[in-house]
Amino acid sequence: MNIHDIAKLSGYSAATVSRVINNRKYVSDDAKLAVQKIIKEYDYVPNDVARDLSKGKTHNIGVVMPYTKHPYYTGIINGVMDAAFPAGYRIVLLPSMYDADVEMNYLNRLRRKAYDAIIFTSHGVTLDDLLEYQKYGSIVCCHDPGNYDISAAYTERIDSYLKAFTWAKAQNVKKVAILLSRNFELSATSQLTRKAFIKIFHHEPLESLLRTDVITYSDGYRSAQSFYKNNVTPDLIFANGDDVATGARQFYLDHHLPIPTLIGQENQLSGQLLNLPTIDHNFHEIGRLAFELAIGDETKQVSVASRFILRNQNDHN
Amino acid sequence: MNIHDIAKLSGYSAATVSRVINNRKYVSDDAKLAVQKIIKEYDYVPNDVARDLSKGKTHNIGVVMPYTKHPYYTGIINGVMDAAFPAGYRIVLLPSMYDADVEMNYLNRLRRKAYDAIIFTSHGVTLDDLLEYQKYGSIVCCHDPGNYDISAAYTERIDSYLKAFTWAKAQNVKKVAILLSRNFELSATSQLTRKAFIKIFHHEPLESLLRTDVITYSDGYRSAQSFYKNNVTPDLIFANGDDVATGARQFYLDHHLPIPTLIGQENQLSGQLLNLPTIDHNFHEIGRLAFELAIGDETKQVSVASRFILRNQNDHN
DNA sequence: ACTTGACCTGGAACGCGTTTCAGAAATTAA
DNA sequence: TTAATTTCTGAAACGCGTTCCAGGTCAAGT
Repeated sequence: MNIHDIAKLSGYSAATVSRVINNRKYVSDDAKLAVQKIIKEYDYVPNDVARDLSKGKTHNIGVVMPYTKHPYYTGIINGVMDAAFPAGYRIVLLPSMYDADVEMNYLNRLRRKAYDAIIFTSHGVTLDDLLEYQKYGSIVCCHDPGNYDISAAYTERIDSYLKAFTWAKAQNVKKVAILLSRNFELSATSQLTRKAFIKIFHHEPLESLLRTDVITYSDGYRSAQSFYKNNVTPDLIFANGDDVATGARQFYLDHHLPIPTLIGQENQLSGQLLNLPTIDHNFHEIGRLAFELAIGDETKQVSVASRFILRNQNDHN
Repeated sequence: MNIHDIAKLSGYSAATVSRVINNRKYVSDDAKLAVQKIIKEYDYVPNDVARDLSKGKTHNIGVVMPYTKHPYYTGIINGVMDAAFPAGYRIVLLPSMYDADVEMNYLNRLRRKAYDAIIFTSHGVTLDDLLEYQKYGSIVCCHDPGNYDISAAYTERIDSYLKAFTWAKAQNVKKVAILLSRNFELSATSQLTRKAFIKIFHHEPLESLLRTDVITYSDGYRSAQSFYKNNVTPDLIFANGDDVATGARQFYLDHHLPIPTLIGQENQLSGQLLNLPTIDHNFHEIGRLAFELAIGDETKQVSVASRFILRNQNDHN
């Protein structure tokens, strides 16, 4: 049962049926009634895929996310979803594990018109790749693209990083551990953390106090464990998430060791519970903005400042 | 640039080009080479939407989720995603807020071939509706569908509920508060909680100790607050999530009141941190199974038992 | 030598809705 | 009463890839 069948049955043409369905002007009441009657009688619904094909638009937005459990990505996705839903767009989840081939495949799906736009919460492919594929559809990334002409919605982190390290320095900490998702070469965010650190502490982060590929509570725990095994005892752990910081804390607790000062990120529940200082990067808002850019047609960059939230980890309960 | 253009340029027909692209048999080496040359030269990629249209398949699975932040839904979605990704399927997020109209719209999109299948992590529409729409595509729900012939992947909860309440009773608690997402009429899961409660305590849950629409940490906090305002002091709070239990706990803590015994659910980080007894419903596995059912063609039900995890909330740190 | 079957290839139909364009009919304006 | 609009309507083309079927070639089997 397709639009042509309905046309035949109602005695009008497919064009007229289409007009009725999309209730457009230039249809007589007679025609409208007759067509609606047949549509109802045969319980006809138009085929979305065919519609997408002829309109050249799918109302699908792909969201590439390296990891599925990381609060960064899920936070952004919630923001995207909350904006996309009322606008009649749906979001398609595209896990990538930072695999450039997989991400390339998604970019090609953009070319193939499977999505109207793609939002990269983070990416393994290069900015040059993104630039190159921009001609096939709207592409938005979620970090500062520098001087690349690529749409981006991102968090302006430097101020809160500086604030956090400044506060840390005032606590008179010496040995600062830094836990990151990705290393300095791969991640602009990590690079930013490094820069802020250097600005405040006037030296490079110590290799021995650096850990990458840290994402979860367990990773935090393991990081602390590895510090312990290597006989390094940080007096501050700057973690990339409250859950991570909490995991590290747990290691020291379990082994009856003094707990270093902790700074988390993402303003997660664990941080609230333990009253850890944290940095809120406003991911929900970033998601919202990324969506707006995705459906808009200008290439532009928007940013939101993140916020250092000072709490005292010693007076939690 | 479409397949017909490539056909013309290569001197072969669209049919042959299609065969080359999908590398099927019955294409001469000459033809293959000539076509591939043109494809490369013009950097042609086929249009996915057109392909979907003619194949009648999108490789998209819709996942309906009432709330976007609830661990139940996100857990299932992660399971679906982890299974869908290697199988070449993508998942489309469909938020519903339990709105039957919205969900109906999604079901109609299934009819319209926008998705190959829909997984309802939970639903506001009736099982009769699902039954009715099954003829338009695979539909999977995530709770026990009773004697409805609908595919389902769900958690068998009754045993662990009984275990939890049995343990609770052994703690000699009298006033049991129950925090739920949805009320008994609306939710089969809530109903199950009620049944288990009655079986162990031999009476209906007390109205005054019942709260619904409780989902987050803050909701848990507010629930405890409302008990306090109404002068009811539960000695056990059976929450629908560890975060919720944690929220309730926080209220008592903040007001220097004795903390009731807590039982959480979902085995969340907060519960681990505070060493709360919890019930793990294996949502990840449910998601995986739901996906298998979604792409399979038989209608069947599979279940996984949930697990009561006993921990002692008093010896946390 | 003759049948059989595997191998190639392309025209045309199919999946299905939208849109353009041209022509006809009915109003309104002048 | 013309001229100029506006309203309807449908045929056909379009978006684009897939597949069926018919027709032809060529090597293997008897």
